[in-house]
Amino acid sequence: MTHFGDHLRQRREALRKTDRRYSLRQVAQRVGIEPAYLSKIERGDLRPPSEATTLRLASELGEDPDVLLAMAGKVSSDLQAIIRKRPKMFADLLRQLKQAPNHAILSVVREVRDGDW
Amino acid sequence: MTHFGDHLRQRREALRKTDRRYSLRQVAQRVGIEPAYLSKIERGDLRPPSEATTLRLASELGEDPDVLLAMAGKVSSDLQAIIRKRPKMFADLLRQLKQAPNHAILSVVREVRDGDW
DNA sequence: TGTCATGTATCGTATATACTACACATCTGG
DNA sequence: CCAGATGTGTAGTATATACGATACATGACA
Repeated sequence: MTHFGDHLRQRREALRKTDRRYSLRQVAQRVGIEPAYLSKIERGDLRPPSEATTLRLASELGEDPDVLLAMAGKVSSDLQAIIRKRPKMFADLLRQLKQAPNHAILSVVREVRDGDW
Repeated sequence: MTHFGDHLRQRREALRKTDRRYSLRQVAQRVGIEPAYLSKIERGDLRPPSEATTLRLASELGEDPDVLLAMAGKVSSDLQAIIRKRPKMFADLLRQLKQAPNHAILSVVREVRDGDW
């Protein structure tokens, strides 16, 4: 499992090969953090940043927000809000689905999307 | 919507009517926190405690852990871990189910429980 | 070859979280 | 009526979170 920082750096340097605007400094500036801070995060010297900053990084680097948040050890606060509104319901559901294979979950998602409840 | 602290106090005093062991001080002691701390929490003077302490409170007062955590503005860390392992999957699922009525979610839960994937 | 950009090292800070310790007034049961 | 239990006010602390500011060495490129 590649670390959050490693992942960021790999992604950034990949983008950089075709676009010089993806230097650490320039990315940091667009994201609104200090270059030194981003440097330490990419090298795993500091822990992943806050949810807000992680989301701006995801946007900047074209990554899926939920996936990058997961790599940062977090769960999006809007997902948490959904769970908190019906805790028993969603706690049961998630624990049921914990072991389920991806295709089973996907079929549930589709079923719900198309379902006429 | 009744506040976390109000809820705790109501629950504790309800139990107390039939069992003198549910004084604030004794509950605090069994839970492993200072009485003054529990007092301020029950009155909403301080924010809800940590996940660990909230879980001990739930156990002590016979409450559902996930529900009490939700009242404390939190989501159980084991649920978060489940989501973090397959972020896209579960993020999609939860956002799909956000608006779904309870009975629809319940049927999904049952379906998964009985399902032969 | 000098200048500008790059990544990084060092140091420091503001804010939030999650409590403890102690003292005190009130109340209650025997 | 009084000793012990009860709830609470005040003050303080330890730790984590989430960064900023500055300076510096290296490297590219014009």
